[in-house]
Amino acid sequence: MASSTESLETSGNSHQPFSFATSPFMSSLSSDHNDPRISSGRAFSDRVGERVGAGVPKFKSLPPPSLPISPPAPSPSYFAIPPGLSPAELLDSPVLLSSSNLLPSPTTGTFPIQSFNWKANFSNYQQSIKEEQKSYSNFSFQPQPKSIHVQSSMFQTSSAAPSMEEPLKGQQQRWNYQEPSKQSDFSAAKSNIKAEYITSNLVNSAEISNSQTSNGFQTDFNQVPPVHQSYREQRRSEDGYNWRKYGQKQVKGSENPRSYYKCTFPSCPTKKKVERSLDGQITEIVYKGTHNHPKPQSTRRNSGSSAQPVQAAVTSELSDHSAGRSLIQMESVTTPDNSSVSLGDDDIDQCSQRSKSGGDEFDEDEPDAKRWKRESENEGLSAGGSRTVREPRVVVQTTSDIDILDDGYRWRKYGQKVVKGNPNPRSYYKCTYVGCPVRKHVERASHDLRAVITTYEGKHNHDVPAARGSGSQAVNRPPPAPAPETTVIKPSATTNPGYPQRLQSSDGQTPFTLEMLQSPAAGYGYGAFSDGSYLPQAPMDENAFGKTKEEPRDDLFLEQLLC
DNA sequence: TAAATTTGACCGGTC
DNA sequence: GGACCGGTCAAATTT
Repeated sequence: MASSTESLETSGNSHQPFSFATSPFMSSLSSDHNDPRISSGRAFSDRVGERVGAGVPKFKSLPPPSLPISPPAPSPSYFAIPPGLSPAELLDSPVLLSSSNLLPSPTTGTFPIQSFNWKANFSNYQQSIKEEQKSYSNFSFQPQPKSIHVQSSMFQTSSAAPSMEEPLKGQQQRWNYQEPSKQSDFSAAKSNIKAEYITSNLVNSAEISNSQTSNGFQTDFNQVPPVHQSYREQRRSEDGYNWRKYGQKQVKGSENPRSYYKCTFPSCPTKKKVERSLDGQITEIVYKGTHNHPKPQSTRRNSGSSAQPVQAAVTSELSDHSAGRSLIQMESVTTPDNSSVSLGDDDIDQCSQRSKSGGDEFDEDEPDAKRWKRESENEGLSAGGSRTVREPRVVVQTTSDIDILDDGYRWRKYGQKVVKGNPNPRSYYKCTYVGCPVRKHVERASHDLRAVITTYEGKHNHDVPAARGSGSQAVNRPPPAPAPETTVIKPSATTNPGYPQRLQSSDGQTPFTLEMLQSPAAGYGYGAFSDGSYLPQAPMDENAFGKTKEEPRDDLFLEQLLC
């Protein structure tokens, strides 16, 4: 559900430690699948998949070559690049997956090109399997002599197989911030990736043991029973966390079923949805929310690999459609040994905003599939506790006669629905300005028909339209500003949704908020917001305060720190 | 028998 | 206003 009200319920997220330690190294690079700036539209994770595929047993190298992530995932994958490195440089870097830079597997010595010819190299494959098994069994081929300390997360493998996430994260950490010994670290990372990748592949292969029959290959592969067992265990927690499946659905436009998982850790809000192709391969993973706990210890991964960091990181770039810019939500969960770093969206945003000249245009026709990202953006904000809050604001305003559309902007109604818990219909409106992403829905409170609950989503990217009728309504409205996504409606229409002012209803009464309604003990805490609006997730959040009125300065502050 | 998974129903958002 | 869609719930089923 993308309703803003739901996003208000996510305040239970933990506040992860915040540090600027790594942020100066970050600039973001969106690799939306439509973004030509990223390797011609191919996700980094895909490229990793190809690269890593070098050491993967050939049985996994069934076409398409970009395994294990079958077709390019519709959802974007993201990563950030350190300053001083251009995307092009990164793409040519050893850690990326240019075929020209393919390295032999540390365990098999095979090159990825072989993976595209598994049939011809099947005997080699069998040999490789054995060696890979040996390597995996004790996890001893860790080239890096030093332990890995997590500094940050740098990219998301939204389309990557889960088992790739961890090693990839480790990898990205390294080439994120580390200085000199990049090359060796890359190699080390590659080894880790490989190990995990193999595991992943075997898991998938095991899972599809009955479905993959082409080329008579499956029969041979199934003759590796020890592998099956160990990987079946991994299946439970491919990314180190424990998940409970709570739903599965066939989504339109895809023949692949989508599974919905929740993190089983108590009160952890994290969810993920996984799409698998018919042959069992994961085609897409989308994470939502942030783990509020360390990654569970896993005995499986500990064997013979003390240096293996039990760390998980998910970086998801979230389209801040309202601002036409990208955000990066970062999550880093480590074992208690490691430092835990969580950077909020804005931490990156400030830099990424500049790095992305022109910014990403908001997709007006945001598919539902992206809603999770949008929602997780909101959740991430509150969870991090270290960033300004962008949640849509809900304002409950009491008035006897409010023209709910008269806020100076022009709206087109596109829907109406009676939602549960409120017999009054909820109107859905879009701003009619071309390209403007702002939406709002309005409903009257069930408890008091005079109370109008308006929820804005997005931020106007244009000035207030010329006044209608009397031509006086646009007067005194400031131009659009990089202000909160949501704002409030005033009867007097003097509030600019893009630049909230202190709200005052027509009768001079300061509007009350949901919180006020629901928790009188909370007091009229709207003082936290200069505009009197209600920011449900963190009503007293200092960042929220800054966002409403001091945002420009707040952003500047972050910008100075981060860039 | 408890835990995990499956699956149909329900709900909110959008067209 | 109704249909459609994706996400979630929760009872039933399986492990």
